Amino acid sequence: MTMNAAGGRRRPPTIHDVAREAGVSRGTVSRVLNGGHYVSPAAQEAVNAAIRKTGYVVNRHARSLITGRSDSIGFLLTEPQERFFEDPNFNVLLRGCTQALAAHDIPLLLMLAGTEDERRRITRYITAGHVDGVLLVSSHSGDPVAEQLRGAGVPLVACGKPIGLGSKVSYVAADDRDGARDMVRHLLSLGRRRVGMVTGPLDTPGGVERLAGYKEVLAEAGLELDERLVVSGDYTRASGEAGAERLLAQAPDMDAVFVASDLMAQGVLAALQREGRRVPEDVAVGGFDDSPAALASRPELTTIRQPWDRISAEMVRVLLAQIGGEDPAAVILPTELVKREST
Amino acid sequence: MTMNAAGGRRRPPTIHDVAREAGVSRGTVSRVLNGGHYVSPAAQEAVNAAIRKTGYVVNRHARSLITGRSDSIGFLLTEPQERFFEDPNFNVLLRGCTQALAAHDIPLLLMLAGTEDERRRITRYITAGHVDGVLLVSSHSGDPVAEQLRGAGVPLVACGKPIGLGSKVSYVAADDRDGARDMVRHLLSLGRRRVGMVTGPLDTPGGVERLAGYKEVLAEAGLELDERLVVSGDYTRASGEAGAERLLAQAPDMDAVFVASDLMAQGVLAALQREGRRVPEDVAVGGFDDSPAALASRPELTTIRQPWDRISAEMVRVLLAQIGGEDPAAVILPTELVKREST
DNA sequence: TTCTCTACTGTGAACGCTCACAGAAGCATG
DNA sequence: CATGCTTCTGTGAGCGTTCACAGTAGAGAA
Repeated sequence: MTMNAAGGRRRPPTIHDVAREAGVSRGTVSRVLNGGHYVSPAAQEAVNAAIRKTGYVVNRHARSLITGRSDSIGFLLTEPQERFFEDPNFNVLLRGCTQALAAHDIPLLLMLAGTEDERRRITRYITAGHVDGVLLVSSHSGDPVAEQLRGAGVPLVACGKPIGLGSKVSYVAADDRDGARDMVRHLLSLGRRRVGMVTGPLDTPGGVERLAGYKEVLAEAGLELDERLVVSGDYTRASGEAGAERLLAQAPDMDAVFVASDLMAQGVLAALQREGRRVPEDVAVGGFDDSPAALASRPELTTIRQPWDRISAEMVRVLLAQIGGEDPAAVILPTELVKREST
Repeated sequence: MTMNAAGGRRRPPTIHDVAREAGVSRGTVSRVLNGGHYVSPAAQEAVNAAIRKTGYVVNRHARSLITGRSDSIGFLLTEPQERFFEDPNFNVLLRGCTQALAAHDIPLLLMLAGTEDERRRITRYITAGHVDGVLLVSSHSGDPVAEQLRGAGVPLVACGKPIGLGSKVSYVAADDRDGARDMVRHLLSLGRRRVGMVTGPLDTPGGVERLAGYKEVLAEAGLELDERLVVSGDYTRASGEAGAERLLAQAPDMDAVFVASDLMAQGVLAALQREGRRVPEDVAVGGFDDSPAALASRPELTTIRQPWDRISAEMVRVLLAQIGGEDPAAVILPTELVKREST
């Protein structure tokens, strides 16, 4: 522990100082730092002691200069900003990725691309090699940033299956269709027969898949698809509220509703309560995500849990593998029905 | 525009390539890159053309190696993770800081310190000089990370006035006391006389100041402070809900309540509605923050706007100034009363 | 002319690390 | 004994910049 006087930062120790302290050469210290292969136990020990004594920390810039790697990765969000502000799922994902990367001692650079200008700046930054890879959150199809990055050969893993990109892009996603099936089956098992749905945006795979699951289960139960029972939203709370109003107007006899995200489900609950419907007595409500919003709702939301911790961990794992030279991979993770008060 | 075959990344152009292309020396290119002083217009032009032609982007690692700066800054959050997940204010702040830094071409490294282990790792990372400065979000007093960083001479600017750190730490904050005064005056102006308060945590300056403003205005209106009308929360939604229940039990005649954060106010609204109180007819509710949560509430919350965009911009400005050698500074920004449906 | 001053330009030497290579030592094999 | 192999170690080169310094050219003053 070295104390600094008056807040001044002193020149930090270099690998050279450690080598001198340990009585070995720079090369040996470097080998210890990078895994310790081909180093005698004695040297190993001496170097580690010297590192502790000097408080040495590797200079990442010097390392990067020669290795060509930056040992940092970018977390790129190309979603519209209002969703970033309102949807706690991003925070859960962001934290998960940060932690998973921290275990590899890799810092996460946050990149928010809202405007066209920001997109350009960020694309330029990434393709310049300032990060080794990118964790991408962009549910909408045909994201130009993603295509550019992919074209430039930047390792990339998306959260959720990207539409319109070649098959050569990695992604990690929950099993949306299966989750939707579980939820709708659950609603039917409660005896509900007029089950509505507020879908997500239908230019996203999640939106499409969850709707597909809903339709499948209705068909398998021998129920006819009533178009008045289906409206679409955009994952915002407000769109859930508007969607519920539309549903109630089109199909006043609705006795359950499957909402494609918890945030929209919050809006649905608010609209139902305003219209005097009791939840779950009059209308059962099922959400999707198991985001913190589900627990914050009154009544607490029955929902489909996306395994966020596993999703972020897998995203990082797949990305690092790809940086290491492996081929792109797709990972689909199972979901789980979480029963709470709203059904 | 260079096209890459088969996704392979080719060796990027260096300053040397640019120099050769422009017919000048490395030094001249470097000067153009760093402000263009002492460079003839002709050379300037030639270099810029060469940069465009080659698609050159500076190698930040090489630059950092010699300048000793990393040209990146850290955004450090030492709040408990549940608040990060649930409070949209963080996202607003995070986005604001990211954008303000982007204007200076400085990437933001996200650092989340939840566990003791993470704290140590992050402290080590920062003090090793891997970032030039830190934007700190840590409302609680006596944060050991902050003290360590300050002791190590790391440029630091906090969001909100830190308690217990020496006066030599920069911070940017909204005028909490004045905002609280405005809100309570507003509630009194509506004719309410039994005005309760749900405070923030009282080991934070924001929590203390907002309570102080409340007390001041009661005193100036000649109202006696009734301790049954004051309960404290921790900024979470759940604590707002619990607080409101306690208030209603202790002081059933309460006709208004000032809640120290919008998120807690959401909880208060839920509790009031459950207890059958109409808002604002029976009880007027005022929040604090003007976070996205205020607009998402039903009814929409009257609240005190914290100028988040200015706060983040000032944090970045003060931090960069400090990195540039200036003394620590404190910035207090004015708040604004935003009237909506809940009062 | 000669000197000085200003505006500009080029060059070598770092920055701290990794990597390739050469070499040394120890030990078994031919 | 020479030869090979394995394990370990030191050394020089170089990654792509910036910085200090030296040097050049042109303008103006003595």
